Amino acid sequence: MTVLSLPPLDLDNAVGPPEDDSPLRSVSTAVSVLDCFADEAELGATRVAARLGIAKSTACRMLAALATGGLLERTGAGRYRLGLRLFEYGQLAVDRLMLRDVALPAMGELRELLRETVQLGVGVGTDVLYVERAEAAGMNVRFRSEHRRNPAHSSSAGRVLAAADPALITAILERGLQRYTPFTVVDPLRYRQILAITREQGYATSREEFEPGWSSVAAPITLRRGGRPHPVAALSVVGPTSRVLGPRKPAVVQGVRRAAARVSADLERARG
Amino acid sequence: MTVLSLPPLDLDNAVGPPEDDSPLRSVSTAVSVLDCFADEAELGATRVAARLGIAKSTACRMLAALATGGLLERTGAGRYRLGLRLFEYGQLAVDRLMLRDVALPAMGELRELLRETVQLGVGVGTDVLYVERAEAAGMNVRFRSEHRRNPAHSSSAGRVLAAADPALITAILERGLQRYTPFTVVDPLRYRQILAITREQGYATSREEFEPGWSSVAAPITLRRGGRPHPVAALSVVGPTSRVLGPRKPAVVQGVRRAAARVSADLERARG
DNA sequence: CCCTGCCGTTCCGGAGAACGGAACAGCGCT
DNA sequence: AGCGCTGTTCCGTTCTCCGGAACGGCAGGG
Repeated sequence: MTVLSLPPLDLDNAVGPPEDDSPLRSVSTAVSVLDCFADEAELGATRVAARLGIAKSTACRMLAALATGGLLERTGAGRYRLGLRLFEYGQLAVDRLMLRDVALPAMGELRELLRETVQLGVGVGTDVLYVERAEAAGMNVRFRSEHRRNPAHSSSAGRVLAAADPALITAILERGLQRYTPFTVVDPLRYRQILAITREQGYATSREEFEPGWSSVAAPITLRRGGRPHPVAALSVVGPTSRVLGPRKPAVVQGVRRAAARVSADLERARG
Repeated sequence: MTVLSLPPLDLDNAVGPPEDDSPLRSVSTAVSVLDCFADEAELGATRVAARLGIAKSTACRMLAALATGGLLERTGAGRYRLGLRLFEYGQLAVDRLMLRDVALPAMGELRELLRETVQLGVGVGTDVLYVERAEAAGMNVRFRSEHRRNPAHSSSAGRVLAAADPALITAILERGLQRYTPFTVVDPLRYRQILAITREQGYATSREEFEPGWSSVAAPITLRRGGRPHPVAALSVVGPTSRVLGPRKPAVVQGVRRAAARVSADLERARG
């Protein structure tokens, strides 16, 4: 059972016009309508229509249909928001990854060992989506939904995933290495270099490349597929730079690698 | 902003034929296709077509369209499963409820106080969906996705939600009081009686009515809407019957009520 | 080895549905 | 009251989507 997913979807967060090349146009536009709600919590028919370049009446029908399906909910007068049925489906989706259950104990122990936040990330397109997180004490307030997804090029988790996946590398480079901080690696050559080092070392780091002051260390969770191990997810430790890349760096690296190796072994044992 | 949702969708878990009465037929069938994946983790076109009573080709197109939209993922050869994009949307949906953030601290404290599992449930149709859960120590293995949703009539959380909502009561009774254990209340008169007591007391209990050996106590989280407080969610404590309905029952009841009242106040203060 | 089920996918024509535009209705504001 | 803004409904035309059948792979068994 494969765990890594590479749908050929364009992750333009600038919600584009309804995708055209696929069959089932109304279904495609329905998904585009859902996409509109990624940016804004509540929307009406007019705004949706304007964003997608469709008629207002069409948008209204779409919203109504999605609402009767439970994917959206009405909030009073003609405004809609994402429905709780999506929560249900989403939980089913990650539960069935069975990756989360296997990784949870190791994540808890790693958090106790290092006293830092531990994340479990999987690849979604050219992004990393964190499906589980064990927060360090006192971090309850940090990390909200806006930290649930990262561009792969600027995170350590994204690097261990990309290191063994040439197709993903080209996709990331095509998308462009956007700069988030002064430390973000934006030079393709340097990026490839870093991936080579990642391959060699078996782990990756990111030093304040996505958010100033915050760094991370990641190791791949692998699954034997057709002979050789293939990374399907990443375990990463994130915290203030001085705490994860300072004097404790060797301990952090060793801890992450061991935990990831353990999860890999458990996953291998439990795979169906 | 309303939090309780009452979409008129039929929650027949026997996935019915594609719903007909709504506009946008293909969108409706697409949602029905998603529903198929609530029961089974992986499906192919043939099974989906058989379940929904549609042509195989139609099912194939639906699956392909949903996959390009990211709501489904392909797993190898023509089989599909729920996609991680659903997880993302689902997280957004509950994050925006802002109920969860407000309730989380109180849930943690209540768990420490009682050393039992604390749940935050909202109404979805005639079911209760638990959007957050603070597990008692040593309970990590219990509660999986199959415990994320309960019929409202047999749970304490469902009772505090229904007690103040006549429309919900009739919907629950129309759906029928299904028996799960020898203790499940299945008599409509007795059920109404219990709801009356719930209204009077301000909390509800369920004694092994859904799963033998497990009972729960719930109190409503309310929000002032148009003058009088209206329950929008429920806080419940669940555990072995002897621990939550035995000698400690007064402490449990008091703890749940206080925590729910605190969440209500916080929600009132933070409501937009 | 070839054949035969089975599955997913593609092709095609007709029928029906969805689209867009315009008109209607409710609401807040000036 | 008038106006501008919403969301919703109605209608005719067009184009999309549906179902059936044919195609291509794959596996198992004769």
